[in-house]
Amino acid sequence: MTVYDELVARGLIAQVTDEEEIKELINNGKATFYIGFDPTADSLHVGHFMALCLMKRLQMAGNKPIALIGGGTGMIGDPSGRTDMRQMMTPETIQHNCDCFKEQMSKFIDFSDGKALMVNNADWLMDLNYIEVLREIGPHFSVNRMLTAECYKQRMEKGLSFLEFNYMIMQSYDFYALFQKYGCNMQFGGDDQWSNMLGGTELIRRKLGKDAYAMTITLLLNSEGKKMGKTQSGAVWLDPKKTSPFDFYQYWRNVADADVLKCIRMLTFLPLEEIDKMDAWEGAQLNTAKEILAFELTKLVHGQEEAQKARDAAKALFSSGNAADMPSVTLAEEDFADGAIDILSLLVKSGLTPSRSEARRAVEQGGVSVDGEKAADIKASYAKDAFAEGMVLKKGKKNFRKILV
RNA sequence: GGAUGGAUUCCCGAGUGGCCAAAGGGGGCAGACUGUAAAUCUGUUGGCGACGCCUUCGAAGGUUCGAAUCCUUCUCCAUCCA
Repeated sequence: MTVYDELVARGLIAQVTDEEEIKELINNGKATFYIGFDPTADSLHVGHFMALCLMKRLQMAGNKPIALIGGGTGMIGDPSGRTDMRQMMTPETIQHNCDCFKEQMSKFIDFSDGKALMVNNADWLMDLNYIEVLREIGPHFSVNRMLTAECYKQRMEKGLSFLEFNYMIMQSYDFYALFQKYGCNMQFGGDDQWSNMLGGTELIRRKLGKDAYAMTITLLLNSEGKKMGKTQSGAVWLDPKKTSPFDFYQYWRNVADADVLKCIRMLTFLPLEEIDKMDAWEGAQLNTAKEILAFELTKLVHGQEEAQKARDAAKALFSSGNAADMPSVTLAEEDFADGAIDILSLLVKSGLTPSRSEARRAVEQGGVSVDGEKAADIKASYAKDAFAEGMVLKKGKKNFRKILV
């Protein structure tokens, strides 16, 4: 099976500019392609992970990836898919984020011996001269055309600043620059990037009279049409310090039935035949598929060992309510008053509830248990030696914390 | 630059002098059911030393016994005209 066919079979491809040409290039390892990453945070998240996987797949097929970090475009902010203005970031923050990205990416992609490149578009964007750009690039963009792009349409209602309007031009310029510098002939990106990417291929055609190609990756949406990898408290990060391997595992363990197979197909490297077999699974059997999904992804991101730990901890927790390896919190001496601590403080200190009021509600509604015993009294208090063995505090069905002294 | 409309709690959105910690919906959290799923039903959803107290309706002042609500100035946003 060719790489291209595999990408199609996994449902990763959303739109392409020229299918035949792209097939020819990537199946034969002739593509030098780039994917851009905007440094909006100090860690990559699940959305980036898809792009990294794609890079890896194509690299294995002999193509050369360029990871472009948007140190320059980050100064502007991509309006695509947003309903409000991005918060402006300081150059220092952007630089810091770029550094973090670099480190994380090198875990996934092989950058040795020039097999892949990492570049920062700040290197060429920051030095651009306004008048020059206007004269060189300006004539090739039609404002009328730009305004019809889907990504701007939505923003026309809420308001779109000139600053953000320029994002497409910057991104197009990136492609143009990479094409000339590194012979980069293809760009990949999220499906929301489609119009920005077309801008690039057109600029190359108009300025240089050459062909370049673009392909978008299907956005990973759940069955409710929302982007996956987002939780109430924010994104699911790849950095273990921001999202622990256990939480990462649990996120995938808990996806909806309707989404499991899609995720396995798109995100894991399991052979397609194996995945096709799972397609027949239904009902409670899907639970096994979720375990596989969670394990495979945790393994890819955090390594075999962490994945096993997360799986064992989850299994133990949900069957016996105790596990050697679960998120834990160590109490300090000053957390105790007269050698004891009350249940509400305990919930707050452990991070299970953000305030005492919420802790109170959780207890009153019967949602809290201590070492498997339901905590019924909001005035309950625990002496220091109760924690000698470590106490298992549980809020709701899925939130566990081991409390140590 | 001019005219008009607007800014309310996590989000949408009611409220136009006391009965307002502020309707309703969404989302979140918890309970029941279950498969660590979905759907459904129930409770809950600013904070705290909790039948009370404190902070919150874009910002700052003012009127009043009392302001999300009235007045003044300011900031931001949208629409139309230039």
